[in-house]
Amino acid sequence: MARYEQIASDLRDAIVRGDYRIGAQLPSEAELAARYGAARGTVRQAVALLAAEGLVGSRQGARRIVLGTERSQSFAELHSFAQWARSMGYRASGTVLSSERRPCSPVEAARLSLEPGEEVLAVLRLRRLDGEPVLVERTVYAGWIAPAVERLDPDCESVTQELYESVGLVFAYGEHLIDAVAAGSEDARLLGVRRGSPLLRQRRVTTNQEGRPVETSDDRYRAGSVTFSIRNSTSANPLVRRAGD
Amino acid sequence: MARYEQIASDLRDAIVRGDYRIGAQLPSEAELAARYGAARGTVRQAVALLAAEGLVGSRQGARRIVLGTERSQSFAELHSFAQWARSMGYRASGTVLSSERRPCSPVEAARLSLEPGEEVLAVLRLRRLDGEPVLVERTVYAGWIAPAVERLDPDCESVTQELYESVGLVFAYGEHLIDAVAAGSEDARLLGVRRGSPLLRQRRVTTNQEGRPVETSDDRYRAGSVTFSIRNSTSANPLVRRAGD
DNA sequence: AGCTCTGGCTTGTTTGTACAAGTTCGCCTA
DNA sequence: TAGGCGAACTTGTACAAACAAGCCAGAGCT
Repeated sequence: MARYEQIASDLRDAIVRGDYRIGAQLPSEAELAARYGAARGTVRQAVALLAAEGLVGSRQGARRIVLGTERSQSFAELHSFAQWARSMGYRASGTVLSSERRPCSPVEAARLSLEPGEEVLAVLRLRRLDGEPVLVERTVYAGWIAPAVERLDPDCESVTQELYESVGLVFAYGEHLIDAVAAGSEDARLLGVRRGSPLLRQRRVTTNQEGRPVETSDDRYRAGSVTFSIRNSTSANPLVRRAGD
Repeated sequence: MARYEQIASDLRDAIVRGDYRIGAQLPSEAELAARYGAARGTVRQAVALLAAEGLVGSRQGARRIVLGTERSQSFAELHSFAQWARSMGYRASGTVLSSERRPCSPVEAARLSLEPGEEVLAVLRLRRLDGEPVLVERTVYAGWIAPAVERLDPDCESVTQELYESVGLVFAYGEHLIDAVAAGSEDARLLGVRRGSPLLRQRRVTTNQEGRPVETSDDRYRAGSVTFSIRNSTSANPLVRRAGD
């Protein structure tokens, strides 16, 4: 772990622990540098990390202030349902309902940077939290990763983790589109809700470290089961609105 | 504008223009430093900015790669419906349907860091895109900003901009919770949809530069009208899932 | 009392240097 | 030809120094 990550971690712990309340001032960079025996640049990297997490804010000339005291999760916890669930103290389970190879559609070809008609693997999964079905996942994997996905246990808990362990695949970047849709008949049946009831939809494309697309997915959460949360600031703003579809 | 912002802007333009395709490699830091006549540290700040926007990704040892070519918008465009709409080429309008001062609820007190029972201003607005109603906004303003809000034109297009111009208020930090809910009877009537139909809900708390909470809001978008989009990576991840409510 | 202004403090930007760590690709060998 | 090895390249981390720009409180003035 890098020095600046250690410092960030230490400060984050202090904030989460309540040493610094919301609205309180953090020590100055010079003071932190002296305390940790590090250069000011290193301290700046540390607080930049906290700022990116939305824990602290800053303005030129004034001390940094604490904006929040909740720890935000890692990329893995956003991407992987199972890892997120575990970190929140839930028991996640899931079942593969269907899995088939087929030629990709033009839309999928564009999303996954494939040639039109290239073979992909389409998987339908139902995910549960503490036994309750909360998520219908319709995932399309690029052909080159399909064999590894097919080797997975149908009841495999964390696909992300299994793929990392079996073939070293790392999900590194993702683009996510979030909106609300009405439950279709299949959604309704699987999630145990009425047809037309509101679902939170997350469509995503994920790529590996090299920027090669791995999978695209349409995930639908039962209303009330899951909420997405983001913090933003004038300096860091990842979430944007988009016109419908 | 700082040097690193100029460089970032120049690179972003090149990416958006298509000089670098998705998956292509960016020049090395040393090369960029030479090209712009800047130190490597400055170039690193520039590309860090692009990485935060999700345009480029990087791994130690390998050239940076282009992940996307779409420009993501600024904080203001996430926060301000009107500014976002304008940047997307839509015509935004809105109407204040009701506005009343009242003591705050315990929940509101906690969100806005107020004393229980302190006075707040509750405003109900209907927002339209190109004349079509798409958003019901139920906003609660902290008492100290209420007078400035009440002075606004009821049909005021951009509240954010007006408040900045009239009292210099800047919305600097925000926390947003996104989920799906069924339309209530009031929502349904205002948006022209059936009761129970899916809406995309965004609840937020916004604070000014000093970390002082300004407003909290419950915004409900008609399904299909607006989609939230975020890019994330292993290094930068602002969006997280949360258990329901 | 209320106001202005200034000096010290704090964060923002930039440059330069050095080394660590991971990737890539060509060369050499088995 | 296939695989291993290593050199060159590229990004990551850390330190040091200097100046710019904005904030704030206290001194001094009206």
